[in-house]
Amino acid sequence: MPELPEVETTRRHLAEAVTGRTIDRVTVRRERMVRRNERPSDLSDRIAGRRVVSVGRRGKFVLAELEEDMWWVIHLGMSGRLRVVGPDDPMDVHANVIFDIDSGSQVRFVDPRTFGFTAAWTADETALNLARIGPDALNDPPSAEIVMARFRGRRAPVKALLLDQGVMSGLGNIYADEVLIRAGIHPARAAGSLSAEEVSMLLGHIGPVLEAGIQHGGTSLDDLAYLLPDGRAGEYLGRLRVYGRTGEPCLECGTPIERSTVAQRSAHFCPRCQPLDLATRGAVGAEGLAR
DNA sequence: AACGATCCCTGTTGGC
DNA sequence: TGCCAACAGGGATCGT
Repeated sequence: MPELPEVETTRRHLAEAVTGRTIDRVTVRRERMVRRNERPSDLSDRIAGRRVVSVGRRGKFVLAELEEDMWWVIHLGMSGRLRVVGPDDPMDVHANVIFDIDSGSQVRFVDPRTFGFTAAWTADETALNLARIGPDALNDPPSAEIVMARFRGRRAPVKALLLDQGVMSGLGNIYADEVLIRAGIHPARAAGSLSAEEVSMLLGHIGPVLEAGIQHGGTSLDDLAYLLPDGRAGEYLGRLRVYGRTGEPCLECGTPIERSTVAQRSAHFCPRCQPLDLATRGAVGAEGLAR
């Protein structure tokens, strides 16, 4: 599913296709995909005919700046992806929103599960809508001091706070697990129980993991829809140390990777490299205890 | 305020 | 073999 590396890969492809170009036409085939605009038709009304100045990103949001105080915003959600194709390309079943570019190519927002969305916001609306999104985990990571302050006193599992886009934005379920194994920290550890040293180590692994993800074009899981906009599969899958490797040996110590539920999400970890001291375990729901 | 639970949605999967 | 419930998860929202 798209997390920061997948969104960044998508951003780069989109930038290539639309920077300096004008969006001629917007076709909304599923209105649910347009959100946080007053009405679905606002998307076309606000975007069509405008030129794209630049394509940026914050966390998992793609933010394209258009002329005349307008931002074209895309969030891929869980199963969303962009396809950049020629107009004669066979239409995708789940191409929910289609953007015709003056270059002749089409940008298609394909999203079977429709957890993603797209919108057109003014700068003020964008600021409002992103007010609770924290700094980008890769380009603007918060300092250890800031993160320590956010963790202090919190009984929630550290993984829950890594997934909290308000602390920093970009990590999702896969990369959160991948950062935690590298830091040797159990996902269910209470965030407030981490030492300053552990927080520093944790933060130190975030950049390199995300960079490696981008380097390999992101992670394409067998059963999920994420593909690069040119149709290629991301190849970070083969470099995952814990995610999706339940029962397989830890690459560090050989202990079978375990899986449990933490913060209502699957969590993968090595019980030996990421010990969970009962005294430091975070809040665990009934679901977590049952497993 | 903090945190857990639930919902949205649909392609895939696993169990019977 | 075939059917169907369970599952996957980012984020909003609601209840405690």
